[in-house]
Amino acid sequence: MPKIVDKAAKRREILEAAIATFAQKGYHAAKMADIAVAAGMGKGTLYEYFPTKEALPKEIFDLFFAGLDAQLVTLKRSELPPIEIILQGIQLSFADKDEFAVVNPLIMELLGSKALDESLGLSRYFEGWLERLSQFFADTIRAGQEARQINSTIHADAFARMLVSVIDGMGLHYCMFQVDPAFFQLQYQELETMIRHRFLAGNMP
Amino acid sequence: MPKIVDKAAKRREILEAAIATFAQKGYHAAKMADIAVAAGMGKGTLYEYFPTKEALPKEIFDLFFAGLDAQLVTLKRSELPPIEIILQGIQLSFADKDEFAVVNPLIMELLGSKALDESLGLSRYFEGWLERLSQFFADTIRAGQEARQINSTIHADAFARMLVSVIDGMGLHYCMFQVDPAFFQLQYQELETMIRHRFLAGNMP
Amino acid sequence: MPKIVDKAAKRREILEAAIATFAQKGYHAAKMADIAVAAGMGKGTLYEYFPTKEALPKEIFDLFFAGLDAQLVTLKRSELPPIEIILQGIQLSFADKDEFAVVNPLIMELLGSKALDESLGLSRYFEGWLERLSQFFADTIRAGQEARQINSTIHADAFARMLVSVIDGMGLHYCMFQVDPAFFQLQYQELETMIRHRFLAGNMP
Amino acid sequence: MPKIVDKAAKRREILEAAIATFAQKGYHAAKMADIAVAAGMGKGTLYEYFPTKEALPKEIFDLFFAGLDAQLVTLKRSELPPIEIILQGIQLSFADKDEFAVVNPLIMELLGSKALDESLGLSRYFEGWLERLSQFFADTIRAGQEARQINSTIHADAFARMLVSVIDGMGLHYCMFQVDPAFFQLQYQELETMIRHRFLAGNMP
DNA sequence: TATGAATGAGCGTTCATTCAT
DNA sequence: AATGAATGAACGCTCATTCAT
Repeated sequence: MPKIVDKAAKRREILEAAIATFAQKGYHAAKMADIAVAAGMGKGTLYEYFPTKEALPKEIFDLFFAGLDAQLVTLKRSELPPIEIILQGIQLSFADKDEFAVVNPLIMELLGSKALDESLGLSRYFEGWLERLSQFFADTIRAGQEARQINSTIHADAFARMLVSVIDGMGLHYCMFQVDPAFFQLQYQELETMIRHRFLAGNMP
Repeated sequence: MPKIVDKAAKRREILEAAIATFAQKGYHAAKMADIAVAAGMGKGTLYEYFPTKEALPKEIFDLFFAGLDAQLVTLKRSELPPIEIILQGIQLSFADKDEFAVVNPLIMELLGSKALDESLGLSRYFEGWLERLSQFFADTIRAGQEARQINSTIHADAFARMLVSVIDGMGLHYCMFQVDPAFFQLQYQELETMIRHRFLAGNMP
Repeated sequence: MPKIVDKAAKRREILEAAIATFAQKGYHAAKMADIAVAAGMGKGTLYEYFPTKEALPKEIFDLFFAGLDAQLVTLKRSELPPIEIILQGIQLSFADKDEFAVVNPLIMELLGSKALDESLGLSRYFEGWLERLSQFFADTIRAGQEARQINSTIHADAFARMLVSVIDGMGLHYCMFQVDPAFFQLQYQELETMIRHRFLAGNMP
Repeated sequence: MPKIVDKAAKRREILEAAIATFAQKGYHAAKMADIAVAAGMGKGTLYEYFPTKEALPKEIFDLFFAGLDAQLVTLKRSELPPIEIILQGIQLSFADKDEFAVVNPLIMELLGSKALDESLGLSRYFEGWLERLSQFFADTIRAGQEARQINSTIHADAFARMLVSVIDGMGLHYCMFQVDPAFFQLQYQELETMIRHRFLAGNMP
């Protein structure tokens, strides 16, 4: 009988090695040989589990965006007031900064490389996610406006989309440049305060 | 008698070809041959003006960040009230979205590629710029606070750094995903309104 | 207690799988994994019975040429007149066209691949067989000439060798290109008639 | 100004190196590096002239079959009596045995390798040629029969197709096994005599 | 000065073979 | 005995860079 192997576990090992290697060198500079070394296996073994180098980021993104979507679902079930839901949504985005810090530069590198973006369908992937998140924020804002908890002069769709860009920008800066976590916390506080002011403004005549 | 050539003009031509090609295909997928074709010259000629492929983005960034710094200087000379200076600073960042739209994905791709980031010193470059911009915003905020035009509970440094991330996030999204310019304008309006609210909040008792 | 296995049967199974796979894809394109699947066993098992991939065609040829030689022996025992012996020899070559159709392209592919030809000794193998067949034909012709049943102006050795090439050419074309069996039968008739004419020419003054 | 190169000449050089290398080692065993060495250039240069390894045999076959077709055209223009035309056609096939000796094993190897056969369209190529040659022989035979120079009991199409197989078989054997040219000449004589007998048989009652 | 033909180090990928189970 | 997971040598191909003209 042949060696018995937990194929799923091995996939995960390889994926982790790939993530680590991509994080360290970036996608283009990471050679399959590097990943194999990082995974503690022979080059050939990688190809038993993934058909090409491109399949690695593809799978990483699958998992990553699935995780984001799962969080969104959790959030949707929340019973909090609209303002708090939105703020929690933002915080959630910053919560797993570590994972984010690894995946995000990878996304950036591959989004920049048009050919890879295309072949991985990364843009559509990403845009889909942004769309869903925007939609969720916009719906929540509208709900808040109807409940007279959020300033009704706010353009829900535009504000929501702006918020998504804002979150992404901050997340990106956090993980691409070494921002001190404490300082980042301060930045978040300023963002939160600003948003609260805007949501409540005019509600207190 | 040697042919008389406007070296500087040729450098610019090459650089523009490089920018166009990088914009279209990304850095890694763009071959030197592609750039030569775009520039309407032979491959060898490129090497008369730039020693390596890497030298092209290096120079592109030199020009780009020099331009940003120049704008910053202009802004600094402005006699407007602090709030308006900041809003103008933001608007300025979005003004040349076209140039931005080309350079930014390039920056992202190369920041992701650690090896290139390193060898181009891109991170330090970028961080320097972010630092200067943050500093400028922070200084302006403090000036506004001293002049009692900006809410004094704002943490100037944190808010400024947050603002920089926000600007970058919005610019990035604008140029990486096809955002309708009119819709982007709405987003900007929401951002501006939110900032104004925050700056003025508590100043109008 | 070790499992009792019919080693010889298993060898045959593998060989048949190999033949089928080689026939379908050719030697170079056939992977050991394909053969294992065709044989309904694991890749490793193949190596219990055959030391290398090369050993498979080697054995196939062993069996094939042994079969041919056996037929030659049968033919030699025949008591028919020389002309009929030769014609039977030709027909025999075309009889098991199915086996032929599988083995022949394989032979061709490997003869073309000099390295494999060398290491399998295929050429010598083949030449040996051609030699024996030619010899047999030549001897039969000479016998016919002595018996005044075959035109004595025929150069027995040259004619015999020519005949062997002719048989091979027709067999090859039959199995490499889709020749309609009925049309092939017509071709054979023409060949037979031509040979008879030649053998008898001048014997009927 | 760049190096001035006779591109067509270089293509020919490469092709000749490829032919020589394929002849020596066969297609599969011949590495691009080997061909480069044989051509006295770097590996990369090969790819300036041919996009893939497969393109090499493709071009070799293009030239080879174009040559055969040209010979056929020449033959068609001939004013000789039908029998002589056919015999000349056969001789012509054997004339450039040297080129044949190189190309034929290559054809055999690639025809055997189903995948390559497919992607080179070799079979259709080959079958087309066989078809044209058969057709030509058949037409000539029919013309001979009408002119009462060729035995009218011959089935022109079947005989012609048989002849093509015969020619190919002899050519193949000549170049795959070291046949002494003088002995081959004798074989040809036997073939010619046999054909003449058949063509004339019954015409001389 | 300008060129593009030439180059070869380097990478992704394949697959015959091995060997732990 | 049987297996198939693991392996790495080997190969086709790319493309930044060089240099003869």
